[in-house]
Amino acid sequence: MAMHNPPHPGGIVRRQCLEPLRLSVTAAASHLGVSRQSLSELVNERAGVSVEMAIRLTKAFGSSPETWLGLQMAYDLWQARSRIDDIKVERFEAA
Amino acid sequence: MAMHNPPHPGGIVRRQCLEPLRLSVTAAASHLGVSRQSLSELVNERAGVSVEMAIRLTKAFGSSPETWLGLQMAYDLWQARSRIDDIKVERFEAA
DNA sequence: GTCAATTGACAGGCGACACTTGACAGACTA
DNA sequence: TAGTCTGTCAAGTGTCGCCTGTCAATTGAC
Repeated sequence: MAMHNPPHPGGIVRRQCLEPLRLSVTAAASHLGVSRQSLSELVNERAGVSVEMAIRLTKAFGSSPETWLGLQMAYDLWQARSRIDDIKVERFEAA
Repeated sequence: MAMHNPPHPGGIVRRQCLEPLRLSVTAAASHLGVSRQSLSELVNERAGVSVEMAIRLTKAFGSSPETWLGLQMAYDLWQARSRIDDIKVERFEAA
Protein backbone atom coordinates (compact mmCIF):
# COMPACT_ATOMS: atom_id res chain seq x y z
CA MET A 1 0.00 0.00 0.00
CA ALA A 2 2.48 2.61 1.12
CA MET A 3 6.01 3.11 -0.09
CA HIS A 4 9.16 2.02 1.65
CA ASN A 5 10.72 4.31 4.17
CA PRO A 6 9.32 7.66 3.00
CA PRO A 7 11.88 10.47 3.12
CA HIS A 8 11.73 13.21 5.70
CA PRO A 9 10.37 16.39 4.10
CA GLY A 10 13.36 18.30 5.43
CA GLY A 11 15.70 16.36 3.22
CA ILE A 12 13.52 17.17 0.25
CA VAL A 13 13.61 20.84 1.07
CA ARG A 14 17.36 20.69 1.17
CA ARG A 15 17.87 18.69 -2.01
CA GLN A 16 14.99 19.93 -4.13
CA CYS A 17 14.76 23.52 -3.01
CA LEU A 18 17.93 24.84 -1.45
CA GLU A 19 20.65 23.10 -3.42
CA PRO A 20 19.26 23.71 -6.93
CA LEU A 21 19.04 27.42 -6.16
CA ARG A 22 22.35 27.44 -4.27
CA LEU A 23 20.51 28.85 -1.30
CA SER A 24 22.05 28.92 2.14
CA VAL A 25 19.89 27.90 5.09
CA THR A 26 20.33 31.41 6.42
CA ALA A 27 19.17 33.06 3.22
CA ALA A 28 16.25 30.72 2.71
CA ALA A 29 15.08 31.13 6.29
CA SER A 30 15.14 34.85 5.82
CA HIS A 31 12.97 34.62 2.73
CA LEU A 32 10.61 32.12 4.34
CA GLY A 33 10.13 34.45 7.27
CA VAL A 34 11.31 31.98 9.91
CA SER A 35 14.38 31.85 12.09
CA ARG A 36 17.56 30.29 10.81
CA GLN A 37 17.39 27.68 13.56
CA SER A 38 13.87 26.72 12.64
CA LEU A 39 14.72 26.00 9.03
CA SER A 40 17.97 24.34 10.06
CA GLU A 41 16.05 21.93 12.27
CA LEU A 42 13.71 21.14 9.43
CA VAL A 43 16.36 20.44 6.82
CA ASN A 44 18.34 18.42 9.35
CA GLU A 45 15.23 16.37 9.99
CA ARG A 46 14.88 17.38 13.60
CA ALA A 47 11.54 19.10 13.08
CA GLY A 48 8.52 18.36 10.95
CA VAL A 49 6.55 20.41 8.46
CA SER A 50 3.83 22.31 10.29
CA VAL A 51 0.72 23.65 8.57
CA GLU A 52 2.20 27.11 8.59
CA MET A 53 5.56 25.90 7.32
CA ALA A 54 3.80 24.04 4.52
CA ILE A 55 2.19 27.29 3.46
CA ARG A 56 5.51 29.09 3.61
CA LEU A 57 7.25 26.42 1.55
CA THR A 58 4.48 26.56 -1.02
CA LYS A 59 4.66 30.31 -1.33
CA ALA A 60 8.42 30.23 -1.71
CA PHE A 61 9.04 27.10 -3.74
CA GLY A 62 5.69 26.12 -5.22
CA SER A 63 3.94 22.76 -5.03
CA SER A 64 1.06 22.79 -2.56
CA PRO A 65 0.51 22.71 1.21
CA GLU A 66 -1.26 19.38 0.75
CA THR A 67 1.85 17.93 -0.87
CA TRP A 68 4.21 19.13 1.84
CA LEU A 69 1.94 17.97 4.62
CA GLY A 70 1.34 14.73 2.79
CA LEU A 71 5.05 14.04 2.85
CA GLN A 72 5.12 14.75 6.54
CA MET A 73 2.11 12.52 7.14
CA ALA A 74 3.69 9.64 5.24
CA TYR A 75 6.86 10.07 7.25
CA ASP A 76 5.08 10.26 10.61
CA LEU A 77 2.99 7.24 9.78
CA TRP A 78 6.01 5.26 8.81
CA GLN A 79 7.72 6.15 12.05
CA ALA A 80 4.62 5.07 13.94
CA ARG A 81 4.72 1.64 12.34
CA SER A 82 7.24 0.53 14.89
CA ARG A 83 4.90 1.45 17.72
CA ILE A 84 1.71 0.33 16.05
CA ASP A 85 1.50 -2.99 17.82
CA ASP A 86 1.69 -1.28 21.19
CA ILE A 87 -1.63 0.41 20.53
CA LYS A 88 -4.26 -1.91 21.85
CA VAL A 89 -7.73 -1.39 20.47
CA GLU A 90 -10.82 -3.57 20.58
CA ARG A 91 -12.28 -3.72 17.13
CA PHE A 92 -15.98 -3.17 16.49
CA GLU A 93 -18.39 -4.60 13.97
CA ALA A 94 -15.97 -7.27 12.81
CA ALA A 95 -17.25 -9.43 15.62
CA MET B 1 -9.03 23.72 -6.03
CA ALA B 2 -10.04 22.26 -2.70
CA MET B 3 -13.47 21.46 -1.46
CA HIS B 4 -15.70 23.74 0.50
CA ASN B 5 -15.40 23.82 4.24
CA PRO B 6 -14.13 20.29 4.94
CA PRO B 7 -15.77 18.68 7.97
CA HIS B 8 -13.92 18.17 11.22
CA PRO B 9 -12.93 14.52 11.56
CA GLY B 10 -14.54 14.44 14.99
CA GLY B 11 -17.96 14.94 13.50
CA ILE B 12 -17.31 12.09 11.12
CA VAL B 13 -16.35 9.82 13.98
CA ARG B 14 -19.57 10.67 15.70
CA ARG B 15 -21.87 10.30 12.70
CA GLN B 16 -20.14 7.51 10.80
CA CYS B 17 -18.77 5.44 13.65
CA LEU B 18 -20.55 6.00 16.93
CA GLU B 19 -24.14 6.57 15.85
CA PRO B 20 -24.46 3.67 13.39
CA LEU B 21 -23.25 1.29 16.09
CA ARG B 22 -25.25 3.04 18.82
CA LEU B 23 -22.01 3.48 20.71
CA SER B 24 -21.74 5.84 23.64
CA VAL B 25 -18.69 8.08 23.87
CA THR B 26 -17.80 6.32 27.09
CA ALA B 27 -17.98 2.87 25.57
CA ALA B 28 -16.11 3.83 22.42
CA ALA B 29 -13.36 5.54 24.40
CA SER B 30 -12.95 2.42 26.45
CA HIS B 31 -12.55 0.29 23.35
CA LEU B 32 -10.22 2.76 21.70
CA GLY B 33 -8.01 2.74 24.76
CA VAL B 34 -8.23 6.46 25.45
CA SER B 35 -9.92 8.47 28.15
CA ARG B 36 -13.54 9.44 27.84
CA GLN B 37 -12.54 13.10 27.86
CA SER B 38 -10.11 12.61 25.04
CA LEU B 39 -12.68 11.09 22.73
CA SER B 40 -15.27 13.60 23.85
CA GLU B 41 -12.99 16.43 22.80
CA LEU B 42 -12.45 14.82 19.44
CA VAL B 43 -16.10 14.22 18.60
CA ASN B 44 -16.97 17.69 19.85
CA GLU B 45 -14.35 19.09 17.51
CA ARG B 46 -12.16 20.49 20.24
CA ALA B 47 -9.21 18.26 19.41
CA GLY B 48 -7.74 16.95 16.21
CA VAL B 49 -6.85 13.48 15.00
CA SER B 50 -3.29 12.69 16.05
CA VAL B 51 -1.18 10.03 14.38
CA GLU B 52 -1.83 7.68 17.23
CA MET B 53 -5.54 8.40 17.27
CA ALA B 54 -5.68 7.77 13.53
CA ILE B 55 -4.20 4.34 14.14
CA ARG B 56 -6.68 3.67 16.93
CA LEU B 57 -9.62 4.73 14.79
CA THR B 58 -8.42 2.52 11.97
CA LYS B 59 -8.05 -0.48 14.21
CA ALA B 60 -11.49 0.02 15.69
CA PHE B 61 -13.53 1.23 12.75
CA GLY B 62 -11.50 0.44 9.65
CA SER B 63 -10.51 2.80 6.83
CA SER B 64 -6.85 3.81 7.04
CA PRO B 65 -4.62 6.11 9.08
CA GLU B 66 -3.92 8.05 5.89
CA THR B 67 -7.61 8.69 5.42
CA TRP B 68 -8.16 9.89 8.97
CA LEU B 69 -5.10 12.10 8.91
CA GLY B 70 -6.03 13.33 5.46
CA LEU B 71 -9.34 14.54 6.80
CA GLN B 72 -7.53 16.32 9.60
CA MET B 73 -5.06 17.85 7.16
CA ALA B 74 -7.82 19.15 4.93
CA TYR B 75 -9.55 20.64 7.94
CA ASP B 76 -6.39 22.26 9.32
CA LEU B 77 -5.51 23.68 5.93
CA TRP B 78 -8.95 25.12 5.52
CA GLN B 79 -8.73 26.77 8.90
CA ALA B 80 -5.38 28.20 7.93
CA ARG B 81 -6.86 29.86 4.87
CA SER B 82 -8.04 32.73 6.99
CA ARG B 83 -4.51 33.39 8.19
CA ILE B 84 -2.75 32.62 4.93
CA ASP B 85 -2.34 36.22 3.88
CA ASP B 86 -0.60 37.04 7.13
CA ILE B 87 2.25 34.74 6.19
CA LYS B 88 4.72 36.86 4.33
CA VAL B 89 7.17 34.97 2.15
CA GLU B 90 9.48 36.12 -0.58
CA ARG B 91 9.11 33.83 -3.52
CA PHE B 92 12.12 32.35 -5.30
CA GLU B 93 12.81 31.41 -8.90
CA ALA B 94 9.77 33.27 -10.18
CA ALA B 95 11.96 36.35 -10.39
C1' DG C 1 47.21 33.49 7.11
C1' DT C 2 43.22 36.12 8.22
C1' DC C 3 38.49 37.68 8.21
C1' DA C 4 33.64 37.09 7.26
C1' DA C 5 29.82 34.15 6.22
C1' DT C 6 27.62 29.87 7.07
C1' DT C 7 26.30 26.15 9.75
C1' DG C 8 24.87 22.77 13.37
C1' DA C 9 23.98 22.59 18.04
C1' DC C 10 22.71 23.98 22.76
C1' DA C 11 20.23 26.69 26.40
C1' DG C 12 16.21 29.05 28.01
C1' DG C 13 11.67 30.16 27.24
C1' DC C 14 6.91 30.52 25.15
C1' DG C 15 2.54 28.84 23.43
C1' DA C 16 -0.13 25.14 21.41
C1' DC C 17 -1.97 20.70 21.76
C1' DA C 18 -2.98 15.77 22.78
C1' DC C 19 -3.77 13.14 26.78
C1' DT C 20 -4.52 11.81 31.69
C1' DT C 21 -7.15 11.53 36.29
C1' DG C 22 -10.53 13.61 39.29
C1' DA C 23 -14.68 15.91 39.91
C1' DC C 24 -19.16 18.21 39.16
C1' DA C 25 -23.73 19.31 37.22
C1' DG C 26 -27.37 18.41 33.97
C1' DA C 27 -30.11 15.09 31.35
C1' DC C 28 -32.13 10.83 30.33
C1' DT C 29 -33.94 6.39 31.87
C1' DA C 30 -35.04 2.04 34.26
C1' DT D 1 -34.89 7.62 43.16
C1' DA D 2 -30.77 5.61 41.51
C1' DG D 3 -27.63 4.78 37.80
C1' DT D 4 -25.70 6.01 33.34
C1' DC D 5 -24.07 9.11 29.98
C1' DT D 6 -22.39 13.51 28.78
C1' DG D 7 -19.98 17.93 28.43
C1' DT D 8 -16.78 20.53 30.74
C1' DC D 9 -13.53 22.50 34.10
C1' DA D 10 -9.17 21.96 36.75
C1' DA D 11 -4.48 20.63 36.93
C1' DG D 12 -0.58 18.41 35.39
C1' DT D 13 2.57 15.80 31.81
C1' DG D 14 5.08 15.37 27.53
C1' DT D 15 5.84 16.66 22.85
C1' DC D 16 6.75 19.96 19.46
C1' DG D 17 7.27 24.14 16.57
C1' DC D 18 9.45 28.39 17.01
C1' DC D 19 12.15 32.33 18.91
C1' DT D 20 16.48 34.81 20.64
C1' DG D 21 21.16 34.40 21.94
C1' DT D 22 25.46 32.11 21.87
C1' DC D 23 29.38 29.09 20.50
C1' DA D 24 32.64 26.36 17.91
C1' DA D 25 33.80 24.46 13.55
C1' DT D 26 33.94 24.87 8.64
C1' DT D 27 34.48 27.18 4.28
C1' DG D 28 35.67 30.66 0.91
C1' DA D 29 37.62 35.15 -0.43
C1' DC D 30 41.25 38.37 0.22
